[in-house]
Amino acid sequence: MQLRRGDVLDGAMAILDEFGLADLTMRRLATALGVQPGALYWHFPNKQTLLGALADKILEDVDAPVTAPGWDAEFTELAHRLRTALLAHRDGAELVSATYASRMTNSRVRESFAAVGLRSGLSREHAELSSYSLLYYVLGHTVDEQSRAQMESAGALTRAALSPDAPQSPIAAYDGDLLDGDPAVRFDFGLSLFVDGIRARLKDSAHRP
Amino acid sequence: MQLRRGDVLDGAMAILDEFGLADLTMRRLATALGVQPGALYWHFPNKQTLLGALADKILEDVDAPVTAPGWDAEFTELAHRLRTALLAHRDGAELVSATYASRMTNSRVRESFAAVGLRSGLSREHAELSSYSLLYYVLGHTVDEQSRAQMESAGALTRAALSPDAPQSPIAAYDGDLLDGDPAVRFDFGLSLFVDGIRARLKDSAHRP
DNA sequence: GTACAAGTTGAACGGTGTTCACGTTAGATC
DNA sequence: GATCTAACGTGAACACCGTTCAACTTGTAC
Repeated sequence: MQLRRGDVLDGAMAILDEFGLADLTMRRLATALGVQPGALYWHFPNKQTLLGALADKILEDVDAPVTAPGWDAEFTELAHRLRTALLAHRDGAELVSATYASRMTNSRVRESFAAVGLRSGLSREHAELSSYSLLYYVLGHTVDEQSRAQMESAGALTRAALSPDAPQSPIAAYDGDLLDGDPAVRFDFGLSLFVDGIRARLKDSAHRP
Repeated sequence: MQLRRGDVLDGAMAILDEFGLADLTMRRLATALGVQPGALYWHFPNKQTLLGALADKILEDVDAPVTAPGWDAEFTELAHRLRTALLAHRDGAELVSATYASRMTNSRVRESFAAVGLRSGLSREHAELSSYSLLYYVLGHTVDEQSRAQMESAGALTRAALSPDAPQSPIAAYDGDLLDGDPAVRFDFGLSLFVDGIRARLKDSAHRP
């Protein structure tokens, strides 16, 4: 029984979800697929490309047409969809962020942001620039949020296993209770900052055309 | 002649600047210092910690007291200082970003952002949340900017060495001329989006107190 | 000049991504 | 249904990586 490209991708996603990005090695993937490591290199030229394809799979549904009414709601819907997609897989945000940095993705999510900016009335250049800003924010926030959540749950497990009544989590102690709130609410705050910034820019160019 | 912690850091910075983060390995650093790899582990418990110290060194001067008049100018000055510090070393943005994600830095730059937010009139919670948003933006933008710049110069070198009159850079061809402008201007646009967003929030809470 | 701490060595351990000549398997063609 | 060709896998190696540790040397203080 031979492998197809899709099987390799499915196996990689399974390892990612169960063990995380650090444990997603070519050897481990090969073993899980019942194959030698070298076999993977027939389907993908290198690991980076494989991770790129994996990132694209994570971002698959983000590009669907946006339905919310009004450009600000469109931005919000798109940003939420992106965040949700990243959080749906262990280390998803980190993987996509790294992949985006190395330009190994085919996702058009940034272009979708730019399209919304264009519809809002921004100039082409400002729409493009805004899309980058928004993307940086969403990726940065979600990488941070996800790594904190995973630290937390790992810490909780370790604490439960080693000493049932250990002191507070070092993260919580260090950062105060600032990070206790709903991460989605925290996300929305930063998002509204950028949306309000865009709104200000639109008003500005309307008053001085 | 024995090493001190500072010598190791200086050697690491030299390798970073000349060969980049990917080539900054413990073996290479040891060789450059005329020492065996194991010797480094007397000064630093592991590589991650060393990179954290390196990141802190890059961010050394960013925390200096801010002199610009007005909270918006304070944000701008601080953001510019951060970007400049990151760009001052090869792969500086990537290093700091990764270090920040793994919480291995002692820099207080995010707290400085939060302090400006507080001075602007934001609530404690909003000031903190804003500081994260701004940090995500600056890091994301600068990582992207720096990696593009380094790709460009590497591409230019390769092009010059291999074929003197090859076609245009694939990046430029792909992204249009959108990325041709001054990166600092592009940076300022996203920054102004953020600052305007804060301004809107301040007006809003002033009207409805 | 001795004692103790600071710093280094040399060699190994268990990994990593990647390559490649050579074998095998599957699907279309005659 | 035999044959051929392209797709696919093997096995073993290459050149690295971060990290550990007992043994040894070096520097400093008394």
